[in-house]
Amino acid sequence: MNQIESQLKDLIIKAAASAFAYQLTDDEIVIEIPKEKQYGDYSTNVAMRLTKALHEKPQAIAAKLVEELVKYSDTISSASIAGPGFINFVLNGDTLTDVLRTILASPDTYGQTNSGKGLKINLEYVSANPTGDLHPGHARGAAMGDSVARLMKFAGYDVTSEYYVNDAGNQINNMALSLQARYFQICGLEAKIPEDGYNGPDLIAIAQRFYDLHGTAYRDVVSEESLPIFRAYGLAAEITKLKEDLALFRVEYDVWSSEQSIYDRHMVEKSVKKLQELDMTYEAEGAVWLKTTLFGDDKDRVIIRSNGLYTYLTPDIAYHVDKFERGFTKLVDFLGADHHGYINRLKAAIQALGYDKDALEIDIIQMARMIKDGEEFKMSKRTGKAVALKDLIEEAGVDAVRYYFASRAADTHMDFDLDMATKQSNENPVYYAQYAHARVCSILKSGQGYALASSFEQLVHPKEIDLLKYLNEFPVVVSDAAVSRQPHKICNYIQKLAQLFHSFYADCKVLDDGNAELTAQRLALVTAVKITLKNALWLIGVSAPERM
RNA sequence: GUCUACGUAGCUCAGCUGGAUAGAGCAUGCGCCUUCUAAGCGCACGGUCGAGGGUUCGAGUCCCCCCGUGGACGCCA
Repeated sequence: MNQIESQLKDLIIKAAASAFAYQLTDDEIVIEIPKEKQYGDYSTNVAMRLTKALHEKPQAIAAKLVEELVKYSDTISSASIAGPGFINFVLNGDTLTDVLRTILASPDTYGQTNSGKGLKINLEYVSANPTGDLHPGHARGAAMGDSVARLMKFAGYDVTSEYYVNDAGNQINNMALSLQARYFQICGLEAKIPEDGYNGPDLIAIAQRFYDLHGTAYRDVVSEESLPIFRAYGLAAEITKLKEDLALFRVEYDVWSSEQSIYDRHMVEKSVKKLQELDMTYEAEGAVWLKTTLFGDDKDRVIIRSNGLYTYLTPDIAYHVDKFERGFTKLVDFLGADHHGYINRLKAAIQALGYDKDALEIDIIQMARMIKDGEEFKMSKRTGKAVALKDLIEEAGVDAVRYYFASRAADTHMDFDLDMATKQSNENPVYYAQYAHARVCSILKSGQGYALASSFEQLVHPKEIDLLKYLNEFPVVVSDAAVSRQPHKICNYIQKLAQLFHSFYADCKVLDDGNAELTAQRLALVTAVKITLKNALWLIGVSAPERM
């Protein structure tokens, strides 16, 4: 909630109380900036929303509210009725410029709110298997997840970001076998990558490092005996590489969780046992099934196969229990759309264990189709046919890639044109926003001799008013983006703020030798723009360059 | 076939719990640098919001049904 909106809401609540003896709440009032400037600085549709409760026509309600509202002339310079019953406000200058004092007083925290109320949240994203390089398809999840983590921290949540490493399943054996085969090949032996193995170039590099370390020491050892060595070595190498690539992408996790450690701590047996005690399981066809249909799943799911092994679901259930036991009140998972069918069974399992249905929220991130030479480029870790995230970053730059992925809502099917991305063209709007920041920096550098103003009565140009209003919006946008976990709202904000600044720049000269006071006031304004842009860019992991 | 998302300008996408004449970038066309960065500004062009019904003061937004696209439908992970 920004200062202006909460002020206006308070006034509307008071006005409704004295005009109708009706007690409004904050949630019932929507304040917005009208698209058309002729409708004033801010507007509300509250009169229309009250028609049912008050049994009067919206215009009549609006008229009575306005009668009350105009009394608060220290905030509102005018209030009027328009169209079907909107109330439009024009504000006093002071009301608008207060935001500059706020921003300049604590630059690093502008935009922070307490919307999250310290709620302890766990946010899991990417969690790709440690069996190959991250590719651009993972980049969307990484960009989304990291941005949402930053957003939630900014909005007052106590959020922990987490990567679940599947280091215990079948796929790790296949990775180890593939690595071993690569090693044998380097040793000059005939060796084939197993059918379910991994053909990626990363394993060749890891095998080479292994060879450099051990030479032919494992060349003549029986495969079964050396496999655990390759397994451990490969796993460590893959995980290190994951961390490095993500760090390169400016993605840092608070916690890396290991599936193996879930097993080692007997979390899996405990969870299964508890499910059995709660009578949530049954045996059939030699397997143990979980009654997920009790909680809306299409069919019951196997948790212990007839060969005695667990399915993927089982340790994952235990892992989520582990998260709850670490004290999180809410778990959020970001999954790719290809895991969509997994949502119901996992949520069902959580409920079977007695947790609240809403304690686990799973957001689906639609897949990004990779386009190369105008055609879809199918990628697969198994065949090794893929572009590594690392290569993409090197060619296109972290800023462009992160902005691109952050700027689209998670539920849109998007195309990622590899050719365009690597061209580093101006088609990516990130440069527009960064340029605005660089321009402000340039002004500030040239205007070093001036002090910033502390009163702002001369900021009355329409372009200045637009900027002031929009600066006021930032905390609302952050809060909204955090609660809805939609970082693209920050991108929209950045784009608009940059546009307002560029437009202001064209019309208003900041450094004016003939008017020191106006210069000082405008310097304060552009400093506030710089701070806000920088904070907004930080939220989506994009740098704010001083010059371009 | 079933489930689940999506379909908005030539292209990529916004559109805040239903609100005023549906927006932006790119592309296209025309203007603007002796003045703080032209990676910029201004103007123009561009739409049956996939089709059809319904709900109400009001629907791109909610409901139903078609059409199209992606994804998922394992005792794989």
